Amino acid sequence: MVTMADAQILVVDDEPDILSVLVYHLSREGYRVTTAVNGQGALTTADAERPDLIILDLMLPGMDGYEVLQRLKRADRTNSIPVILLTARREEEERVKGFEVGADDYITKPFSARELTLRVEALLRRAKAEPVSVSRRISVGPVELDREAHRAFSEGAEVDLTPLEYRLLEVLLERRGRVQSRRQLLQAVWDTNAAIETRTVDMHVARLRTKLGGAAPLIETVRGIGYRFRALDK
Amino acid sequence: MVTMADAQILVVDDEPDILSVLVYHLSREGYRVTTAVNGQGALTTADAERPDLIILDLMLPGMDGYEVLQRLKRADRTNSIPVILLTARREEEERVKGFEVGADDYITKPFSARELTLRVEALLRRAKAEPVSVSRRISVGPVELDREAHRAFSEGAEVDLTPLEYRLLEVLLERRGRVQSRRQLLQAVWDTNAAIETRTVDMHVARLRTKLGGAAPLIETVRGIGYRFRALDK
DNA sequence: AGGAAGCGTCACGAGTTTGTCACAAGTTCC
DNA sequence: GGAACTTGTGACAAACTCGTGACGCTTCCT
Repeated sequence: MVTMADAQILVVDDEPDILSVLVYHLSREGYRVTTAVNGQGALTTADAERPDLIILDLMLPGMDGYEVLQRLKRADRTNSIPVILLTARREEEERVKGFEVGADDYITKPFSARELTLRVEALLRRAKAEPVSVSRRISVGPVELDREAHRAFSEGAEVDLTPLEYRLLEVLLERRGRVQSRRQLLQAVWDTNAAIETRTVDMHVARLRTKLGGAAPLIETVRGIGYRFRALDK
Repeated sequence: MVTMADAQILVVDDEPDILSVLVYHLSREGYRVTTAVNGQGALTTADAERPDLIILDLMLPGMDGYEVLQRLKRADRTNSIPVILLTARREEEERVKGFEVGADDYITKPFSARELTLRVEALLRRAKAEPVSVSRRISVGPVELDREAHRAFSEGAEVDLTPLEYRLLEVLLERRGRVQSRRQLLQAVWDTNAAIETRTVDMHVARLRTKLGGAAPLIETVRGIGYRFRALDK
């Protein structure tokens, strides 16, 4: 079993038993492990230590897991730290909610050591494979973004975008190929948990589509879920 | 005969004779065996010890086998612990009811030691082969699911699925090789215990079949029980 | 063989989701 | 202060989804 060299993992759980089991297994696999027993501590530690991965129990005293997750994702716009949710039961609703808020994976208690390490590795591997590219330019298919100049191009020609449209496009490009729920987009584009109708996202997607033009629909609708930028890479 | 290393099995039966026969055979095969003589004990032990497999007699004093099974499956939504039912006669009705509630296999008394160990091994092998994974991609035979992109493929070509069809396929793939009763599918796909005719499941299975195409029937009908995705693995 | 039950498929209508328009409120810039 | 622009929302039509009844075929049982 290959361990990602030297990765640091933050484990957040208020139950000592579970916490120690997690720490034990992860340490044995060679990871550096930090712990937190509540939401506040989790946020502080995440901020201070920049771990490579966070394992987060949904049931926490005080600030609950979802809120921690939301704040994490908000404070860390690049989405660079993957989060695995830990939950008591596989409630479909919880799973959906978790992914909506930006979880990367999901483990149901009780879990086996094998299951745990498999997922941890999978996420670390993926994170490594996609270094958070804050590159100057993003280009996907006919669309191009120059972040330094803050300009967008479609088929070579410059497209005049409003600030909001620009950010929406940026987010979609960064996560190209992956469905983004309306809620996810709202969170990523409209900083705060703005009290905004999810339908508004549709409006802006529509505007973006028109401005980007092109025959093929670059921004695809995934009915019942959200939107996805076509992943015709470079 | 290869034994799954170190697996733990919980045997639930109130008849001392049968219990000891079971314990004897299983121990001889190298399994760790725990026992319970009634429903309440079974649930407690299952919860505390997390066995890898449960062998459950249907005839129990007090809480009967079905109820134990139901509670087990309810407490453990991942379906991670396989259950073999033990019953006196091969009543068709019992068999159906057992599968409906989520049993994974079925042994009729009297049984041979060989039959017992064969089934135990089969189930343990399968459980090991499918760590309950929320992996990014599932691929079974010609069918593939990309959960991040929320796309489905059959023989390489993308298949356009409705949200419901997608979830149905997802569930069938996750539990590939295992029969799923209509009721189980309803519960897994239609979040709530929606008041929906079980026949409706047939309709959607039919639609899925058409969309997935292919010569071989990927989704098999198990008459009187439900459906099963063929387990032609990787 | 005959009947019953299970299953596959068709067609249709109610309900939901999405694209688009129009417009008002807010902002920016001169 | 006013014009141009941005952005959120309600409204509505079009597209799509999905549950159900109906009907005929197959399978099973006696």
